[in-house]
This record gives sequence, structure tokens and C-alpha cells, in this order.
Amino acid sequence: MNSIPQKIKIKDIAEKAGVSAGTVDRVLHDRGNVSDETKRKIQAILNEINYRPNHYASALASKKVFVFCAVIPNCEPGGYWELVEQGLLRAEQELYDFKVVVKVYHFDQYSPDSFAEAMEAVLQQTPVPDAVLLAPLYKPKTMIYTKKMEEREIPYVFIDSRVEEANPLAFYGQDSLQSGYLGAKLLFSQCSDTDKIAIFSFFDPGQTLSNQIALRMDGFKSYVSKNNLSCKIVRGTLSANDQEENVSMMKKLFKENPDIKGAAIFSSRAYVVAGFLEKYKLNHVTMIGYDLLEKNVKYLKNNTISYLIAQRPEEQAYKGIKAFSEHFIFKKNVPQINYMPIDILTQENIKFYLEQSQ
Amino acid sequence: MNSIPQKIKIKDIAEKAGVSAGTVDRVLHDRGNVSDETKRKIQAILNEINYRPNHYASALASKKVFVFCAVIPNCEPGGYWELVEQGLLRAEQELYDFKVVVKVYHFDQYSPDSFAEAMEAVLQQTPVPDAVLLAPLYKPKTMIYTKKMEEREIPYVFIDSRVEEANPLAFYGQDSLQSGYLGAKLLFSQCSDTDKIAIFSFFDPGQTLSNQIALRMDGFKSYVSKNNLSCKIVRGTLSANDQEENVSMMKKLFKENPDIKGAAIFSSRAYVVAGFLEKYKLNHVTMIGYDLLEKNVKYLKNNTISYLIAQRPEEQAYKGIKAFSEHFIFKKNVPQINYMPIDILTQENIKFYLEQSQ
DNA sequence: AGCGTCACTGTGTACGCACACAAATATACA
DNA sequence: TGTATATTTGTGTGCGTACACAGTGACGCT
Repeated sequence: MNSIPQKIKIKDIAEKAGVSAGTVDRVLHDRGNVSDETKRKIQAILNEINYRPNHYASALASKKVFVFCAVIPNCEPGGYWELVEQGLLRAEQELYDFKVVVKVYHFDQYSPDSFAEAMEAVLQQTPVPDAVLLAPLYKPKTMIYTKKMEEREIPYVFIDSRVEEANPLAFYGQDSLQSGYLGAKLLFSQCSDTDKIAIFSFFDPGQTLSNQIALRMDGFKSYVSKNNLSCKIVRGTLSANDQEENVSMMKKLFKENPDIKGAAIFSSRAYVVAGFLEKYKLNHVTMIGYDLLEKNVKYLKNNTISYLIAQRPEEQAYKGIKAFSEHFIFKKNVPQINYMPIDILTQENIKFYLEQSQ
Repeated sequence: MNSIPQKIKIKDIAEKAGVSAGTVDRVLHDRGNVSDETKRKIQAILNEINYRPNHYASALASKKVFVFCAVIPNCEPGGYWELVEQGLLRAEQELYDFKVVVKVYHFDQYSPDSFAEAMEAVLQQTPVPDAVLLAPLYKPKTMIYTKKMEEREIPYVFIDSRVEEANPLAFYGQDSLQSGYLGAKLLFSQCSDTDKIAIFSFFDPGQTLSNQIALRMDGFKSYVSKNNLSCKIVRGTLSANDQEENVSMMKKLFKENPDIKGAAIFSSRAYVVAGFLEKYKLNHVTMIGYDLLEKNVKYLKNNTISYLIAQRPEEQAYKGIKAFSEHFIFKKNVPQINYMPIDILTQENIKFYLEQSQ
């Protein structure tokens, strides 16, 4: 009646080997104190049969508490990083019974020093974290701490972007170059090859921000050059906090360039530009943007933004934490480079992506 | 040191209530044999505190084996339903330690009777299935069996499409109408409003096939009429098995209508048409299709197909089975209607969706 | 021979829960 | 009042594993 194939447990192996469960356990966990002969015998049996440990029973018996730290930028309400944090929390909840705790550390995304401070705090906390998930916005600072973590044998996962020189347990994020390339393709599916295009970016004097946005821009440009488009590109620089200045800048830009037909912005704050386009009724301007934020969705729905390109931030964080549990609890190998799908969102399909936040 | 918030277990509740763990267990599972007074006392405590049962320990202690049956069309290699079956297997593997078995029953997707046979077999098997996942291609037959399952209190989940009159535990699938609508939008982003468009469909004399494909077509048409497009539409009917006939049909169609600029096909077998377009170098024809099959992807990559619209079949099946485990094992409520995102696939982003089959 | 040391191995308890069974208490009836 | 019978409650074992601890035997030493 029981249609489950009989599972093999430690006791079965012990009987087969003519030893006790304790000895098998010692071999399984490589805890020593087993004679070479016995060890070989047990390992031979393990190779023969298909022993699948019950990780749930194991977690139940083990007293080990796992502390995973996450280091991400401050979460503005409705902003990008809030979605990331939701993914962290979802993973924590799901792993609650495995005695997993996720501690989130925040830093100011415009200050490499505050990132360093957060990393210091993580590495100095007690208990020592078992693993660290981080968004490596600043390469030099990141390298300092990945090195430290490697010395201390603390596995770490990158989300959002990655530092190629480091050796994380895993990376979850978008191929930014390709997402910029796709952005161009979508924009030019609505514009003509010869149109004038405006590209907006935020003021960043110290080049502090990661290369994600830069890479998207590179991808965009590579589409233009690869397809020999003769479009003209004008640039607008936005301020992170002074919205009035932004409006006057855009007013000026569109006055001086009344022939602008398309607009692109590679950060998640497309709504800044879209709000302007809507207010000043520049309906003839086709716009693309990035990331599924409520404020962006609003403009997608009313057709100010034609396409949004998204990267599943919630899932990145969720999978990042899950990678640790796969590693520590389920003892599985985790693929190292995991590119998220580059989702294309339109008026027509956005609804179903919104529902998707699990 | 232990930073886990102290978890409440049955024993804690028992102590608080001044009873034994067995009694608390009886209340938790509503197994009777508890005096009203004791029951009230325990329930009061349960309302007060936040007791979260450890479902892993629970599964460990319970001897219950869950048998979930899945009823889906036969899986041709490389075909759509193979992806669905992969999702079923992934879910089964993940739930292995919970003593969950997934039994897959197949039927001929062109024969309602064979569907009925499969459903009969499911309902007559021993042990009686705890739940049934099905693709309700045929509404009348489906209704017969959903009624039977409701009588026997066997929960069931729909994937792929749904029957509105039934009352499944959950549904996972695409909003077909909307995916047809989006298909039109994407096609006309590449074609002009006045172009001639060819729509292909497979010969289906008995109208056996579910309304999914019909709904997509309706969605397509509603886009055309809503936007007052003056395109001309010609139709081609394909045969499921006679490829030679298909080629001659298409030759004739494109000869008689040399001004066809766009092509759409609403089943998963876009490759039949794409193969023709490629072979006869009809590069000027823009084509859209459905579903992420290897054979379709080939034509997306070489630009014969401009857009593929996908619906995550693997995930539908996976989530369908997971819905049962949520229901039975984790005692969670499952949202009933779950539309999958309508993914837009292009040459530029397809790579990352292929990696995703996890 | 007696002793300690060491390398190895077996045993027992606990994890949180389900469930069979034993025990205790309440109720009915002669 | 005593006995039989329900009803309610407590206890104990096992699920598969981890791990502390106890036990065994070989060996070398005085």
C-alpha cells in the first residue's frame, strides 16, 4: 500500500556494514575517529546504495543556528531595494524551522564608506555570520571585504551586480549589458532609426555607483552602433533630491530639442522623467525604463512609458539566501552565475507580474 | 548567543494550560475526546500566543503518505507537455521527504474519451489519490470528474486552462485572452496597421481542443478591433501529422497573397510555420508565436520569429503540486486563481529564460 | 600483572510532533 | 454502594538524525 520506495536510513547502512549508527554518522560527517578499514567499508556501501539523508530530520536534531547577514542599500518606501528586502524576509520565513536568521544591514547607496562600515559591523558581530549576501555596488571596497571573508571561510553571495575578480558562492542578477541592449531594441521598435533620443542619468560626481547603470548604457550604445543607427543622442543629468531643478533642466532640454522622439533612463527612477513627460503632455515621446516599481508602473499603465525592463529583485534576494540554505543545509552545489530573466513589461502584461510577488 | 526567538512548542502550550501534550494535540487536530472546558482553555492560549507548528517535525512523525495524481496529455519529446512533466517531477523530488508521491497519467490530447479513461483510472486507483492535478482540455468531460471529486472531497488543481464552473483548489495558467491581445500588439509593433496578416491554426474538426487557443485568437482580434486596425487577415489550416500537405498549403497561401507581412500562430507549434518561412526565405514576413520550445527558440534566434510569448509551463505544474503540499502539509490557504506572467521572449533575452528551467 | 592511554565504537537522549495505548475520572445503572 | 461503561486525560514510543558520552580492547609502560 505504501507506494513510497523504501528509504534508506543511517541505521540500514549501519546494519549492512555491521557497525553502529554512530559510526556511520562519523563517516558521513567526516568527524574522524574511525578506523580506515571501517571507513572504507561504509563508504563502499554508500557508493553502492543511494542514501539520501533526510535534511528535515537532520535540522531537527541539530542545534546549529544559522545566521546569514545581508548588506544592501537603505530601502526607501516604494523603491527598488524594498523589493530586495522583501525577498530576504520571504526566505527567512521559509527557513524559520531550520533555525535560520537573516540579519539585514543597510548602507547609504551614495557612500562607499557607509558600505564599508556595514561590512565591518557584519564581520565583527557575534555570533560570527555563517554567510553574507551583499550588493557589491563599490568594487574596491567590495574587494577588501570579499578577501576578508575568504580568509575566514565565510561564503558570500552577490546580488544585483557582481565583481568578476571575487569568488562568490553564487551571483543572482541581470546581465546589465544585455538589458541595455534590449532597451535599445525596444525603444527603436517604437522610434525610427534616425530619431533624436534623450538619455537621462543621475548626477554622480564621484563615480560611486556600480557599473550596472553604466553597463546598461554601454549595451544601449552597442545596439545603436551594431545596427548602424544614425540617431542623435542628447543627455540630461538629473539630481537625486532637487526635483525643481530636474523639471527646469528637462524643460530646457525639450525646448532646445523639440525633435526628441525617444527617452531612456537606466536607473530604476524612470518615474522622474515620465512624470515630466506626462505633466507637459509630451505624448509623442516614446520612453523606456527599468524596474518594476509602483511609481514606474503607473506611467506604464497610462502609456507614458512604453516598456519597462525588469530584473526580479525580490527573487534575487530570495534565491541568494536560499543558496546558503542549499549549501549548508541541503549540501547541494549551487550554480555560481545566475542571470535573472530580462522581463519585458508592457501595459498588456504588467498585471500578471504584479501578482507574482509570491 | 542563540538569536532565534524562542519557539513555542506543543509542550509549552500544554504547560501553560495545565494539561498534557496529548490533549493539546487533540485540540490542534480537532480529534475530539476533549472536554469543552479544556478545549476552550487551550484555544484561548492558542489565540493569545503565536504558535507555529514545525511542519518538518510533523511530517517526520506522521506516517501518512500523500499520493497526488496528475492527468496531462502525452508528452512528445521537445513538446509543450514535456515541460509540464518536468515541473511535476521537480515538485515530487522536493517533497520526497514529506512522503509525497506524484503519479502521472497521460491521455491523447485529441481524444476526450482518453481523457475520461485516465480520470477513471485515477479515481479507481488504490490508494485513493489525496489530490488530482489536471489540464482540463475538455470542458464537458472535465465537469463530470470535478463533480465526482467534489463528492469524494478530493481537492483538484487546474493547470493550463480552467473551467469556470468548477471549484478547484487552485488554477495556474495564463490569461489566454490577454496573451492573444499582447500577441497582436507585438506583431503590429513590427507591421503596419494596414498590412495583410496570416493566422495559422491546426485542423480540429470536433472542436475538441480547449478554448485556450480560441481565446488567444479572440484576444488577437479584440486588439485589432479595439485599435481600429484595417489589416486584412487570411487564414491557413495546418494538419497535425501531414507536413507535406502543410508545405503545399503554405506555398499556395503565400503565392496567392504575396503581400502578407505578418504571421501568427496560437498553438505552441510555431516552428511548423517558421520552418516554412525560413526555407522559402520569406524574410519580409514578421512572425509571432507561443511557448518556449526548443524548436521555436531556434527560429527566434535566427530572427524568423520576432517574438515568442511564453507561459512557464514547468512552473505551472510545479506550483500546482506545491499547492497540494501547502494545503495538506503546511495548512496554508492557496490563492485560487493564479495567472502566470505573460513572458515576452526575444532574441535578446531568450538566453536567460532558457537557464531558468529550475 | 596492573595501570593508564589511546583509538575506536556503541548507546542513549534529544529535536518537535503524531498517535496508540494506558490511566484516571466521570457517569450510568443495578 | 458497587460495578460496568463512557469520557477525558496522560504517557510512551517512534519518525531519522546529531552528538555527547560511555564502553571496549589494544598497546606500552612501570
